[in-house]
Amino acid sequence: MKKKQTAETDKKQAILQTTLALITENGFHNAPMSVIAKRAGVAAGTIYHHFESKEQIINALYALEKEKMGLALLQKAGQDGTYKNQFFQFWENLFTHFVKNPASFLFLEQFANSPFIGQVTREENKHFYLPVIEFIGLGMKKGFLRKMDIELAVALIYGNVVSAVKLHLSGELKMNNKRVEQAIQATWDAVRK
Amino acid sequence: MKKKQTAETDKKQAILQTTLALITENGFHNAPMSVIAKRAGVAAGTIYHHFESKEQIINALYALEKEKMGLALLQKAGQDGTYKNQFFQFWENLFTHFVKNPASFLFLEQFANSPFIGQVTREENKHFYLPVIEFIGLGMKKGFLRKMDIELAVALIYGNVVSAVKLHLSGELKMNNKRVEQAIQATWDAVRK
Amino acid sequence: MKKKQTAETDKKQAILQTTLALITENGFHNAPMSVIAKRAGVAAGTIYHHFESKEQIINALYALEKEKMGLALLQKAGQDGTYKNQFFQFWENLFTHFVKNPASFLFLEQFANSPFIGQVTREENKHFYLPVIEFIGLGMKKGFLRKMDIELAVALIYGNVVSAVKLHLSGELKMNNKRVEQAIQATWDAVRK
Amino acid sequence: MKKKQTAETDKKQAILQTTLALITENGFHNAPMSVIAKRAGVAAGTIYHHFESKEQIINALYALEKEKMGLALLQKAGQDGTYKNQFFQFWENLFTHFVKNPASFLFLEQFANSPFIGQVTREENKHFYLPVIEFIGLGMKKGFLRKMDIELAVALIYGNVVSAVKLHLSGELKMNNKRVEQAIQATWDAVRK
DNA sequence: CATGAATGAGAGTTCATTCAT
DNA sequence: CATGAATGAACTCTCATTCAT
Repeated sequence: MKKKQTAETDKKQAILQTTLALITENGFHNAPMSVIAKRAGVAAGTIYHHFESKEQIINALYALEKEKMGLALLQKAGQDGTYKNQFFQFWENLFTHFVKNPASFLFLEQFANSPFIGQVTREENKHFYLPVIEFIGLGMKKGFLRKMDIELAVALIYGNVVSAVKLHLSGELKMNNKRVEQAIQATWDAVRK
Repeated sequence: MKKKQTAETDKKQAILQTTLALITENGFHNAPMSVIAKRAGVAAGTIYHHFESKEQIINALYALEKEKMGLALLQKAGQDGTYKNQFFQFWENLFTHFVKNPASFLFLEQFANSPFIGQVTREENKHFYLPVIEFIGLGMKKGFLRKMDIELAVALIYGNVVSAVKLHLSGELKMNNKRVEQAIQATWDAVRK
Repeated sequence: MKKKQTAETDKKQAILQTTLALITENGFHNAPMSVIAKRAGVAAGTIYHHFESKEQIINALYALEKEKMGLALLQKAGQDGTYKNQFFQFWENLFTHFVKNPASFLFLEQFANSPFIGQVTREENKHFYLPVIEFIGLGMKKGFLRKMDIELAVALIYGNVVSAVKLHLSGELKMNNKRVEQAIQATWDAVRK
Repeated sequence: MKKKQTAETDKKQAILQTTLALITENGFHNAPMSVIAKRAGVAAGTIYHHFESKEQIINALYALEKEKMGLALLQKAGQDGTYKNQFFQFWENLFTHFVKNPASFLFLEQFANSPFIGQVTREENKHFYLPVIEFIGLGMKKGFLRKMDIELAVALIYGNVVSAVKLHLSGELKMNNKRVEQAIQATWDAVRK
């Protein structure tokens, strides 16, 4: 009973995590179902009990990683602290999450830049962005941030985090505390009043 | 013969541009050689007289588009004008180039985020970044820009351009003159002293 | 227990009828066990408590439908009536049975024309044909029918019924009473003295 | 040039004939592409240069065999000879064609009784039946045949030929000249005035 | 007896690459 | 250099069957 349910969950998770790892290592192609099956420790056919198709695995993975990212982002984000401090906290939350989960980051970037992504997935973006959009909107209303389209502000901020993560993960420039501080400060100066 | 050479160049260009278009439309996969051949108006085997493999086409395409981008970036960048004006000019050059050549932009982003890219291509990056790196370094030495690792500054600036282009091309937020101005100003405030 | 046995019979019947329906709709392929199970309202494994294999289901179905056909054929076939009238009655019995049970007809035709059928099933044919063969043999002996090999006579007669049913079920020519009458008469004229 | 064209035709023909043989031997399933390729002496991929899909091979085969059948049927069918003689000739033409080409016969029967066949293929039937329909219609107008729907007459006649061929090919009753004569006579009596 | 998740061989199809012309 | 038919390994996905529960 319990065991069975756990086993089922385990296999589904194994398939998802194996797919994530393979795509991160080799790209969307070079992640054939046969290899996913082998590395996940299941038979090829078993995958199709949990997912309808390869595309569905990838979409499920996208939703999962987006959710994880959303949760990580909002950590330690109580009402306490100044607006600026909260801004710094959010930035660092996201950065830390990606640095600690490089596969997740690389997958999301690959997905975002592939012509897979359509209107459908954009909706999920909206769902995730909601608290952030609110936070940015609030900052503008209260006069902490300069007035511009929220989409633009979000894109610039998120883009800076992404840039910093890429720099770090690619090995081009390891982001120590000082550099992270500089990057956050730069982002803040870019949008603050 | 001049004619023959031109024909050869034409075919090579046709193959490259067709590949660019197909990858942009359908992603790295769904750009099979057979379709490239058909759309480029050449036989399948002919491609292999001009390129050793499919990977080589993509690499050649990457070099080509990086070069075009470099040339566009440095346009109208004489010594005249203040440092800030030149900064603004560079930013806009890059933005305009990408908006006018969306296929080029989408290809470069896809390429950059695929695990294809290795050490080899990083070298070419350096070659392209050289004038920019000099310009940024100069800004720091002269006190226009705050001191930080040049790689970080470049990543933040380039990242902002990319964010703005994506916003525009995806249709999420069309970048009119005012918004472009806001974006450049934000980037400038992020790195200026 | 009576109840249990009924339940068992129900499941067996459900499996058989579902298989019949699926094969008729989609052909021998596109009638996968998983779909049979789902539509019959049983688990995949349950089927294997009632049948050894998929082939066995089909063979059981063949025997079942042949039996039903045999029973329908001999209806209202008392000794009363002239030989010719009985002949007409048999023809119409068969025709009506097939028109009322199109799935049965289509299945039998598909089965008969597939290389599945071997010597084994031919034996069952003999068992079913027996009363008919007797009737035809009697007709020849009594001088109602012309002398020819009984197998040939049976084949021609049965073939005519099949032709009429196909015409009707395919929609090419709906068989009203007049047309049925013409078809029977034609068959009769083909074999009568 | 000539050689190339011949080779192309040869491969296409080899694929068609191998498919015909395999389907006849094993049924529509159990004729996998891999086996077709092997037995036809070509690579798996080569098949797809000549046909878009497996279904297309089967459709092409159907059209081909229908055409052959049509040609065989009309042989030796000059205006000379009485109507009855021509009728006998046509019957025998068809019978002989099928007996000499059992694979063709078995394939056509399998195809006709599979749910593959749709409206599309019915059109081709019409195209083939045209001369026959004319001939039957003429016989009715001239008073040689009894009046009934032409579709019915054609179905009964064709059905009788099919019955005789099946009897012969299945081994149930080898059709010698005498039996063929009896079968034709029976068909004639079924529809003649 | 019933279940249904798991199996894995094999299905149809694709595609980068080759080579005789 | 150009051609495009041919290749065959590799791909995604299916399905009859099994077995632990």
